[in-house]
Amino acid sequence: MNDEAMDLRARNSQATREAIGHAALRLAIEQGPNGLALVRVHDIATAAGVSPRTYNNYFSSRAEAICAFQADQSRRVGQALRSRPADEPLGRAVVAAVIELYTDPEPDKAGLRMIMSTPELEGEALRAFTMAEGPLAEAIAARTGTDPGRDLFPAVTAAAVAGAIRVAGRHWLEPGNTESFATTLRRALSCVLPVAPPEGPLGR
Amino acid sequence: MNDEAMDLRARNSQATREAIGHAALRLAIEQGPNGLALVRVHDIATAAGVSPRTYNNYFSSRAEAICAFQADQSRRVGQALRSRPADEPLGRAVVAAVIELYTDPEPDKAGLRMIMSTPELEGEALRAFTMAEGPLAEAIAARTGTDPGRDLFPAVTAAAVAGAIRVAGRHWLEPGNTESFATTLRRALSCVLPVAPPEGPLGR
DNA sequence: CTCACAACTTGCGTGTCACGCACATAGTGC
DNA sequence: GCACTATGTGCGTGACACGCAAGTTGTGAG
Repeated sequence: MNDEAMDLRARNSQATREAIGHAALRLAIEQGPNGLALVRVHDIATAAGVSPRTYNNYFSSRAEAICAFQADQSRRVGQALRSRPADEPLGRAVVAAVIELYTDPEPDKAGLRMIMSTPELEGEALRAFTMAEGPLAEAIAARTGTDPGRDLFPAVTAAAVAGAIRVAGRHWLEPGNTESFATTLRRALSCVLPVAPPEGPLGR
Repeated sequence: MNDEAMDLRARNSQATREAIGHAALRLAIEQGPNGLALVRVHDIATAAGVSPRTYNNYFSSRAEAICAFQADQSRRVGQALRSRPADEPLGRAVVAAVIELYTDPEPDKAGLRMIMSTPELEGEALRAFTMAEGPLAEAIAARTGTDPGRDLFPAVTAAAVAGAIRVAGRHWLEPGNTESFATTLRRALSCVLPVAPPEGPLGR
């Protein structure tokens, strides 16, 4: 998982992937939600220091490149939950994992706003957030000892959590909102998780 | 809302829109999830009896056309909830509304499978399901008397419900599953809603 | 009933894009 | 050091989204 754990090839791949994604997002932000069509593939590739053809080896659409950071973030959610102590109640563990993952650095507001308020990016942004569901569901199933093939609880809960994160992001971006993202996230998650306030051993 | 309530123009528009969407979905199903690239715009337009340029006036991508039926379905969810008796508890009302809307005719398995198991359609399919959230959130807010601007509950619950519907669909499509969609839906929704079982005034 | 206006459809032209293919280059393991 | 494989790149090919400017059809006022 660490950069050190991969060979040179993998690290180079990862680096160019991130370079392209970063360049794509930066250019998109520069043009704003309405000028997305002006962000040409050629520009992204040039800004990332690769050929347009190479850009296309990593991403098959601009939207995918621009939303790559969010997708990567989502992929880490399962891992974050697994790293919580096993005796922690599910609700508490999920909240803690999500908060930690999504507020380690406070998210980049411009980037989030870009991918969440640009119609042409909506589908890809949803994909990015939804990528959290699979790993999350597995982690929840592992923690609760349920069979994901029969019981819908893990998958539904994962979807609900992903949805809550999304709603929290949207709300946090609204103008005139001064809350920290952590607070918004907590409020949103408390709507779908049987989580007790700080005190109380409420399992499930 | 009824066909009769619109003038000729609107009804023609609606008709061609549905014709294009229907043709797109049908052709996509014929080619299967792996042959989506073989479904050309020209074919869709021809099958729907319009020019390729007209197809493009209604939809700006094949994915959008193929998923149109699901998007239309999602737009009705808010209305379905509003038509439930006002004294019904929220959970019961949502479940009843969703069940009624999504099982009036049992959904077309081939269509659902197409849009839910084709990677290139994933983003658009998510968009289609997510379209339920806005109206649903408003209807929930109206029913619970909460202010959607401050309270996250309506939006989060709407997202959770939409997610549950999606998960239910995925599970229902799994091979070897003989459950009715209504049953699967009920099971999924019960994971995110404080709803009593179908029979008996049994709390939780 | 007629006529002017608005909405819709259509053909054409343009710029962009995704991707297959073939070749050059760099990393890897024996 | 040497094959071998993965990756970067240039080029060519279809396909597509969309602007524009007719042509066509529905709508409402006089």
